[in-house]
Amino acid sequence: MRIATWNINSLRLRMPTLQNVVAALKPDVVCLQETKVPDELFPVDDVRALGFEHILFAGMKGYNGVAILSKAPLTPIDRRDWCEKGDCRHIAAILPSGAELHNFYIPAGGDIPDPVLNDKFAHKLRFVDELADWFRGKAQAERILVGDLNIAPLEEDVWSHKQLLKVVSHTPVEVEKLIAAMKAHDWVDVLREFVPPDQKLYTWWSYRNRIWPGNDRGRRLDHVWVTPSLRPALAGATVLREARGWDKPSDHVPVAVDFNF
DNA sequence: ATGGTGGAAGGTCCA
Repeated sequence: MRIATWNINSLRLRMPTLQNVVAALKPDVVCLQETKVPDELFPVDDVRALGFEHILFAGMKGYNGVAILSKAPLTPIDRRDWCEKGDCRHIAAILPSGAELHNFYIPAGGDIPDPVLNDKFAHKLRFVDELADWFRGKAQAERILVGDLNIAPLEEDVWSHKQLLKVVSHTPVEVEKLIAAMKAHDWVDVLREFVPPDQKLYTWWSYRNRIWPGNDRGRRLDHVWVTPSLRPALAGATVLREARGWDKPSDHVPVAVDFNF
């Protein structure tokens, strides 16, 4: 089974690109973030035409929004209202294998890396703390967590560790919280199981950098985590880097992970 | 040090 995750930055605008992503990766499940479409306008028929009969979505007008597209049936489970904002940043399901799949869109956090001066950064930190607490309280099970976590935890997850230490996405406070959230449920960082931590690995390149991939100033903001019992089932990981160079790209590229089930 | 681009809107806000 291949599970892909992608911050699509508008599902309706990028439906043709989604078709190309599906053709390139042939995923069984696609988790999307930033669908930017209210539920009543979700393009169910277009998604079914791509081969995904089973669709879960939680969207709102203008911002945020998450969805799970699947070829096989999904059993919806406990969505929750993170930070009491009702803002469509999480959706979850049980896969046919029995594994739980959680799709997250963590707040980007604004520009100023200070929770006192910047409410958006405070929200981001609170969200990551809540994520840690929620899974810490759960019994171990076969679980997969994917999504745009908007944090690049390792030095080689950014183009310049030193230059990004004060840039939201790579500041010590959010990195520490993300690592604490991983430890709270023994999450395994799947991409780093396949690409060693001393090698650069990015999934996002800013729209504000016109010369992609010239200077390759990327960050690894998109992640796939699994609980330890799923580690033996891991069969591979792919970052579809080329998608950043396609026509009308998202600023994030799709990431796919293969499982032996 | 600054501003750079893109999306949803049809103001600006968000990233």
